[in-house]
Amino acid sequence: MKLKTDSSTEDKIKEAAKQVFIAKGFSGCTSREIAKAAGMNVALVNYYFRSKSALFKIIFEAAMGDFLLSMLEVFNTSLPLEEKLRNYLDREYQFLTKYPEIPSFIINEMGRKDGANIDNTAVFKCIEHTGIFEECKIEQKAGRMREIDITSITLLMMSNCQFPFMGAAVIKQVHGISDEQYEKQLVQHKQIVTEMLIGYLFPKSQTILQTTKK
Amino acid sequence: MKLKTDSSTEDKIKEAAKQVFIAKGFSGCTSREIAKAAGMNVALVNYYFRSKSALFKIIFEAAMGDFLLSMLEVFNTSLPLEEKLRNYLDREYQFLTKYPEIPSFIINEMGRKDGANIDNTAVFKCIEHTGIFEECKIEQKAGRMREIDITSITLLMMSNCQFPFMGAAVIKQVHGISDEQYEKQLVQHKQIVTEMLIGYLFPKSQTILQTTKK
DNA sequence: CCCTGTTTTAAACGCTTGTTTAAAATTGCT
DNA sequence: AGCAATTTTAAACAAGCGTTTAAAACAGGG
Repeated sequence: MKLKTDSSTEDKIKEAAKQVFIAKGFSGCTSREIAKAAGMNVALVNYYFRSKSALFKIIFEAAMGDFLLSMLEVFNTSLPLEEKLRNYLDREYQFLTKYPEIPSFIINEMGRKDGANIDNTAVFKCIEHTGIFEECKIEQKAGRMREIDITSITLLMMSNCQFPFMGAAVIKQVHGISDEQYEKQLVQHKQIVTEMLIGYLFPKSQTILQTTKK
Repeated sequence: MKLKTDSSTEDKIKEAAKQVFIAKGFSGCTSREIAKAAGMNVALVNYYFRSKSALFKIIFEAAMGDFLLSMLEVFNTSLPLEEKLRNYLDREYQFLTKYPEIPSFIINEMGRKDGANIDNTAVFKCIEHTGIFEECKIEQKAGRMREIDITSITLLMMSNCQFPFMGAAVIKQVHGISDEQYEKQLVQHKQIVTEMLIGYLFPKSQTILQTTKK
């Protein structure tokens, strides 16, 4: 009896599934397509992973993990908040340059309306667990950060990181630019976003805080 | 012979198809599902629209049209640029509150990797045709607008409008808030986004322009 | 009231889907 | 080498897919 096989087969399937699922979504691809991408039989996919759904769950949760990892690493440092956010923006653009399809993948599959939804409440708990939200509130009370809702801070950060990658195809068509041009554009855009967000969230000097709080 | 029928059948199918396609995507639903949603036979769907793909094309292009309409209406006015952008943000949040799934729908289906892609170059040409991009360049040359790339301006506007709707499910889970709470959040967020973007793009007083231009 | 064209239906088409089966190939061990 | 467990294969399964067919139901004008 073999206890620990080469495992390259199982891994090859996982690797292929990751590529195919992320590129086309759960309902946009077939089991046979994944098998072919891994260079093997359909039955093997179900031999190692019980079903298409079971395999998908593994891939999806791994993607979520990857996505959260860099975020958590930044938030768990002991730098001042402004530096943390700067680092977050930097790391996020780095990550998304490498895996530009992951946000679309996560958002689409989370919003899938076919009853086969995966529960992620536990996954997101660990963001709150870093204490980043509390840190924001402290800085806000101290008058060093603009007093806007924490949810809006999250929205500002995520919008300006993720959309440029999710909506790449649209933007490229609107402005008629090539893939290479857009890649350069994103490098520039990261700087703009950082400058704008940090400037807005941490207004130096006499700027009025509490602008939108009632 | 009947020249102009009630037409309610054709319209009912289109209405049902719109709902189903936008909610689940092209590959996420079936012809029979659309037929059932419209309360009729599968064959009828293909009697009025030749195929699932043909029906999809109609729905997709209508969604694109709806999406662009409010944008064009704003851009074709003769208000000063800053007012135009304020109006754009307002109208866009209004539109997206009503049809929150359209951006995801457009972005996903545009990026679909199965060779059945719809060409939209013509559609996007009409944005450029409003002269909004030229107007930005004029304002930049006159020193009234921050000198950043036009593509980045588009990115900033679209990111902060569309992501809050596309990523709603994620944000709600991260902060554990309800649908109603999030709806209120979005009203507040629109104000924040407007203030931040206008403040950044049209820096009053002594602020240094040309910050990221080399 | 039948006749012509249109709209709707039920049933079938061939094909692909996810999944299972059972036999073949491979492996590790003694 | 021989045996038992594991891995891989080809083939089949029912179910569902998009699409087509042919007949039924319906409409209005003579």
